[in-house]
Amino acid sequence: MVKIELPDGNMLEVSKNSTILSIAQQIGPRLAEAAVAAKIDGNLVDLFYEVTKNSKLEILTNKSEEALDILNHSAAHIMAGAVVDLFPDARPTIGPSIEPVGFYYDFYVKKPFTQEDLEQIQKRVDEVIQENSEFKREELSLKDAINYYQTEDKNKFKVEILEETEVDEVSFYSHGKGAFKDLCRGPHIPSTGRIKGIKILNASSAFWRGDAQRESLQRVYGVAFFNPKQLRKHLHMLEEAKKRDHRILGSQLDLFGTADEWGPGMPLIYPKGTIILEILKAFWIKEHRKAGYEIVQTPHIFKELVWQTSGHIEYFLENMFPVDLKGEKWFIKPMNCPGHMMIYNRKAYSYRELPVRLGEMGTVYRYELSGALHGLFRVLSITQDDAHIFMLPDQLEDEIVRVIEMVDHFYKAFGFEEWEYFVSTKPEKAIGDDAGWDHATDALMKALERVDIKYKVKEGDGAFYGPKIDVDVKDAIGRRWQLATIQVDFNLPDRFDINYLGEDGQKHRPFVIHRVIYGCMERFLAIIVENYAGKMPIWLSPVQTVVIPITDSHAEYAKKVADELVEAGIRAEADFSGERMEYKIRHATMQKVPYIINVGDKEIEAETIAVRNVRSKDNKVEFGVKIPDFIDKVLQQNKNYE
RNA sequence: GCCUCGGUAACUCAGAGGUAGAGUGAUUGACUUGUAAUCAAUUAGCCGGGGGUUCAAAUCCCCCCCGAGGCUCCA
Repeated sequence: MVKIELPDGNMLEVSKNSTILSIAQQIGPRLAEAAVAAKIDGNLVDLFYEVTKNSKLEILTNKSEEALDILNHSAAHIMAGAVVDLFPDARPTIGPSIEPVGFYYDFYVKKPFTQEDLEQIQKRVDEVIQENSEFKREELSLKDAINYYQTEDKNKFKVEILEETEVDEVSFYSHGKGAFKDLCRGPHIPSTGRIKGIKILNASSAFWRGDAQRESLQRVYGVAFFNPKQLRKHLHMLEEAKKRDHRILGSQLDLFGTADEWGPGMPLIYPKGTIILEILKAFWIKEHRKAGYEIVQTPHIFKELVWQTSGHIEYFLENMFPVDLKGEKWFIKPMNCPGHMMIYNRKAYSYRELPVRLGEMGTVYRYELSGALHGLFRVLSITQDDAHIFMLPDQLEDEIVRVIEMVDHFYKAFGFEEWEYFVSTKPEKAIGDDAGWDHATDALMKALERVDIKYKVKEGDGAFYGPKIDVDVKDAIGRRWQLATIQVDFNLPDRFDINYLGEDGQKHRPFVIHRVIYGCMERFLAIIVENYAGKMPIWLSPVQTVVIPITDSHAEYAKKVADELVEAGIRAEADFSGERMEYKIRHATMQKVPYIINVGDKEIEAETIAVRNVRSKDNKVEFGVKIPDFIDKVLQQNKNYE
């Protein structure tokens, strides 16, 4: 007999070599039914794992955090089996589950998969799930495993994986009638039928080991769930994401676009998009002045000497746009930092004046590989809501806390509900010595800990000039976006010889942090468009109301109403086109204008307006609204960021 | 940059060797309407660019540009 400790602290005696499944049955039949895999002393194992010694046991059910991951990984195996059934020449390489949900499998194939191929794969996968066959595990010595992939199942990719492992024994999993078995650590779901909803989504290409010099593989994506309802919900989310695509909404709502042939990655912000940007900027300037920032402006282009001094020539050259002027080299700025260093250096700051906070909405240009571009999410012309804070070393924690508080304030104003913090450490290509990096990284972590913020560490993900805190924001449909970043820069201060005069009358080096909150204006604009699905809140709507006369005879009154609203500071328009009123209402609704005002004989008579609130659930029309009341309401909403 | 798929009217797309098409939009006219599309007419194009094959190319071949989904990268 062996003793099993359960998560609630209860002890259970079972006979030696009992499977997890039988233990689960012993605890309760419902648990056995819901069980997916288990953790023995913290290690993930299958349900048919046999317990040989006293252990701590946690049974993972389909409600557990790891369960969906295990399900999707198992789905990847099932798909690989299906692909090998249908295309015997295909060589499976790797097939993990992915965040936040889903899986892929990379195959080495002669011909890329077509849409029809994917449908075949889906059909075969559905059959295998119907068969509800068990997952089986087998152990092989490393030598036998390599031999298997060299002689029987000729797969050089698996051989390469095996040759890099340092264990003596590896495990294989198989399922169903076919001969397909796959090298895998496990664990897996007990049987294929546990998948109740699976969809093969799309195929694209990827390189073996992400290396462009190596073989090009076909990557097939899919997603799997424990019940069909979750799958439907997920597919709905994907549909929803497509509908929210800022590239489509941007042109439908006449906000922004690109002239790809004239300059890929160079966004054109149209008048209505610019209104939104202006509001974002006004909000930003107001909040920053309140928080003690001074706003500055620096040029877009500087001589090579600046970039030699800053280290960009050495570390960032491949991303910079060069300008050759009669043999003299200039570069368009890829970052705002040097200009801010120069502004700081215009005078000798005393320790009493620190911290000095310099902010700028600065447009920088960074050359990226063409394949990296994506709507407004990834552009070459980037307007950063940049600021540099120069401070005494012991002010660092306070300043970071202040930035974090501002980050929270901003994201709340834009209706986000959840965001996550990450600390990134030293990358391979970096300036500065290890001691400096350690010191700065430590300071970031301490600041976060001081304000009780939980964070994750991204090893080696820092900028070349310092460690950083990144903030990922979760949008309305659960996607994550990296927005704010707070970076310690302990290199530019040296390079630009940044000083302050201390109490001792001597020069000292201040700490400098570089930070953005929106991230960059282009991307932030795109994110809020997608987050709100184009239905901007009142305060951000480029057009807040359209006044529609019922017939031409009401045009004069409509004009008067619109003028009055504009005069009061509301973004109002009037629609005098030759269409019918119903058409104009539909048009304004599709343009996602929040308030649609109609005026006719009744309104003229009573000096009122009829207001349709497009944001309300039932799209209701309120008759007999007094114009001053409407003005007050909208101005109030502007003020409250509603 | 690499892989796969694309680029036809302002927009969305059909046409796959033989006269360049539809819907939406825009323009004009009629209608004067009480809450999500009134009717009619007009307008539409170096079929991404260059070269080649052919009696004939939007269509087949080659090169280039641009986009989408990935790889990589990142604010």
